[in-house]
Amino acid sequence: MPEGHSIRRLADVFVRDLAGQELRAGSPQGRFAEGAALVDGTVLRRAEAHGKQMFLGFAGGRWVRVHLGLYGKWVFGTGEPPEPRGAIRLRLQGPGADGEGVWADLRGPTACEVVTTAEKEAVRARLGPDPLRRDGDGGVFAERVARSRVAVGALLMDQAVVAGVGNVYRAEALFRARTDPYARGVDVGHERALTMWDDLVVLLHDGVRRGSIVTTAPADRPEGHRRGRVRREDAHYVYKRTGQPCRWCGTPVLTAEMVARNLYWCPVCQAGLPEVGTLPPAPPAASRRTRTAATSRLPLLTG
DNA sequence: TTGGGATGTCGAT
DNA sequence: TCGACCTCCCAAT
Repeated sequence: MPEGHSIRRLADVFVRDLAGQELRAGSPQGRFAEGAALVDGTVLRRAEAHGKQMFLGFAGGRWVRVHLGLYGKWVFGTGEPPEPRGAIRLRLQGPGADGEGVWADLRGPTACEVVTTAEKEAVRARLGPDPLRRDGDGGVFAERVARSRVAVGALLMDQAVVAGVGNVYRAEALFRARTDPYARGVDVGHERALTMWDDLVVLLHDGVRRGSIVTTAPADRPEGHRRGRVRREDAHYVYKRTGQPCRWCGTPVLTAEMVARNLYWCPVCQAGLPEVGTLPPAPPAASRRTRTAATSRLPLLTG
């Protein structure tokens, strides 16, 4: 799932397996032939992720900017790369750490282009803070939310407000914050937004670690499935759970379109805004039906 | 086996 | 506002 956590993992793979090597670059499909020629034969210096954008930094000051979009994909391998099958926009090949060869194939991206450092920074300047980056500033996020009359469910999808959040994290972060997706940013306010940011930092880092999005606390998963691998059907509170009972209150989960994407939420648990000050970014880990909002706490994502 | 939807932009109209 | 991207997964047949 290419939300921010996936892109960070991909950048990490490039750093680990291809950085420091002189790479061959080509476009078997042909659509990126000119761009590939610009970096062909140069050393990959770094790989950087900001939100859903990835930048591969080559010697000579050139960057390859890649945005996977909905179904773009990188495939990695060692040894000789296979005969190109289908549309491979970009193929990178290097000697690999042991000289056996390492390769990376890019398919179906929304964006793939060679840019200068200045152009790369211009792209980054248009993005909001990234909860996965050390330079990600939750204050900037909170400021942008608190100044806006747009619905918070739309703001979370706006990459100029927060970079790296997609449709899954949007739905799940709103649920964990017990926040009505239709509440205006100005009504959510700075303090609640900061708490939501802190939860996004936790969720996205957990996503990087796992390689998938899991937002439920173990106590909110069915008995017998609270330890070990998290099943797909237990991973989320509301995302793609239309009509199924809310894990807290049993009310059927609703869906509606917001910013041209399907939004999922519990109309009872997310009926308004949580009290400021007592706000946990998350549901109680257990016995929620007998607890009040003020005594709930951050769910642990382990297990 | 077929078909529709999706984790997301991006550019043309 | 709509199609492109042209992949993957799952449900329906």
